[in-house]
Amino acid sequence: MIDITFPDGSVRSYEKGITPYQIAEQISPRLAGEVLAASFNGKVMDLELPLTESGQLKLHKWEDQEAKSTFWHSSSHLMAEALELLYPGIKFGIGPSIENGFYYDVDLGDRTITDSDLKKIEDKMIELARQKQHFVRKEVSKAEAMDTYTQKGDEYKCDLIKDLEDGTITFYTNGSFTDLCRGPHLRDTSVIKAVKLTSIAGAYWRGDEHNKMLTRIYGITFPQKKMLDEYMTMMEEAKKRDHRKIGKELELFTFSPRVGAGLPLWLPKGAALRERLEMFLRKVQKSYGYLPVITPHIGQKELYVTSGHYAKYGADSFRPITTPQEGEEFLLKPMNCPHHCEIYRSKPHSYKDLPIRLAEFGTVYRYEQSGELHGLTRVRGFTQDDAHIYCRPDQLKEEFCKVIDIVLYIFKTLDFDEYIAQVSLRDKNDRSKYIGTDENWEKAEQAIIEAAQEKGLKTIVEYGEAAFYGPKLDFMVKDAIGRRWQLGTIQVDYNLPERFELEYTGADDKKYRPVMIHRAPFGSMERFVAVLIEHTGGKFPLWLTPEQAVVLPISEKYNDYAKKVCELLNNYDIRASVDERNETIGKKIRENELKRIPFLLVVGEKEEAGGTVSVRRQGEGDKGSMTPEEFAAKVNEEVKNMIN
RNA sequence: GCCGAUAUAGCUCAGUUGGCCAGAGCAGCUGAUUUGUAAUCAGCGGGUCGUGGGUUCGAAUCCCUCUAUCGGCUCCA
Repeated sequence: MIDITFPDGSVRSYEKGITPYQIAEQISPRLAGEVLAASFNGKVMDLELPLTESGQLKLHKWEDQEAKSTFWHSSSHLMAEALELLYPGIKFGIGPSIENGFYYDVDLGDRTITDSDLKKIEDKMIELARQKQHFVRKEVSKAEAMDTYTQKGDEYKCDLIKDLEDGTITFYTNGSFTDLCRGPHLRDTSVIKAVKLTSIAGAYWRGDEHNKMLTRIYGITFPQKKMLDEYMTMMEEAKKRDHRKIGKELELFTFSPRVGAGLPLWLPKGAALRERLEMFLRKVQKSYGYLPVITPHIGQKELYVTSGHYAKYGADSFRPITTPQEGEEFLLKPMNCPHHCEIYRSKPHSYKDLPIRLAEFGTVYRYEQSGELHGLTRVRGFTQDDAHIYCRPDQLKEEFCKVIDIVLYIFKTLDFDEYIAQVSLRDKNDRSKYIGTDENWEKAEQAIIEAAQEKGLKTIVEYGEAAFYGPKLDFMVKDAIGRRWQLGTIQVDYNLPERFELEYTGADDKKYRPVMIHRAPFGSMERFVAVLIEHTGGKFPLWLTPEQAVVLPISEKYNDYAKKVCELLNNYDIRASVDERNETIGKKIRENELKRIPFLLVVGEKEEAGGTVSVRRQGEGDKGSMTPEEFAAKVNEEVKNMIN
């Protein structure tokens, strides 16, 4: 007998060799019908694998992420089976579950498939799912596994098997399809009721651009048709929040092919929004002792040779600008740090001066490959809310923590509550990508880990994500459809101070090297605004929005009164305008509601006579009337509460 | 850069298998109306059908080039 502990703490004894599915059946037939996967001692497993020892068991229904990932992983096998039947002879790469659904990478040989083929594949999947195919697990030796796929002529699977350890290899078979797979899987395919293949894309084998590009087919499945419909509706709703769409609608920014791809043009309203964000951060930074500086948009090539950026990125950057006579070479500034280092060098520093915090909203230009450009989130010209802190080693942790405070304050003020703090460290194996000594790297990595701990940040660690000169703490936020973007970043750097030979004089009159922190709480103004748009759906917080109120005269007869009200509001620092157009009040309301202006102030005969405005809040309707002064006080009070 | 797709008026979109001057709604302009909480009515103007080639008696429609955009991959100082 074995003792099984359930999540509620209860313990029951079962025959050794019982499966999680049998346990579910014993608890209730209903549970057995709904259970999709199980975790034993924290590890997800097949429902029909015998339990041979005592331990903790959790049975997963659809609501659990473990159930979903098992469901989707099995769905990818189902799709693979459909593909193999429809396109005999194709080869398979990998087919995992992902955050929302699954994909499978396949080598179609000479064939291509297009969106119009997806329906056919979906239909085949449904047909196969209905056959209630069991997922059968089989342990195989490495030689046997290799043999199977050598015979099949699938070099991708052979490539995978090569790296596996003998004795740990399993195959799973559903219907006519057998796959090299660690599992776990569903019991059978019958629970897969709704299938949607969402897109076709290219993906390099093993994520290496030197390898062959395979065809990746993305899909998502559900245990109920209704869930798929809900998912599709949700995705469509999310697409309405796309910053590119809202940016156009609200006239925030635009692109011109004549100016160039990836070079955003900020329209007046977008510029107003961005400027307010900038003012907000400037104020915060001032209180933290930052010193604003300004540096030019180009710098001599030598500057970047010194920093190491030229060796690392020179070949993949915009080409140098040369002078006509002397043949000097300049680069468009791709980052601000070298310039700031030269500012630090412009005079000698005492240990008493540190930390020195140089801040600049610095516009930089980077050559991004054409396929990588994406709205405002990935552009070729952008402005970093950059700053570099030069401090003594003993000040490092405190300074780092203060930067975390700034980032968290900003996220809190803007209601970004679902961020991921990612500690980005060096690649564990390949160290050739980085400059500097191991000793300095270890110090820097340690500083970040400690500071994050001290601030109680919940972090995830990613290896290979560090900058080439140092590790980072990155703050990632999702966009409307769940893509993750890096916004804030804080980096510890022992290397550039060395390369630029930065120094300060210590109390003992000896020369020491400062440590440098690179940081940008927004990341870039462009990307931050993009994510802000997607989070708010264009309904910006009152303190930030370009237009806070618009006065709507009932007819042209009341335009003069409306202008008087508007002027008064402007005097109270409220960003208001008058909709003077000769349109019906209904139309003016509709259009200004769609522009997401927080307050609409209707004025007509009544209001003019009583010296009031009739207040309507965006999305909430009529709020009654008050004097413009009362309204102004209310707005200003609300704004004050938001940014303090 | 790579894989796949898309590109028609300022915006959102129609345009059957290639066939007369390329359409609609919104926006714009003009006029009427002077409006009470999500679209007042009428008239008018506006398009090298992304670019450059080609096939054809004839191309928005078929083929190729390039550019931009979209979904991914790779990259992201």
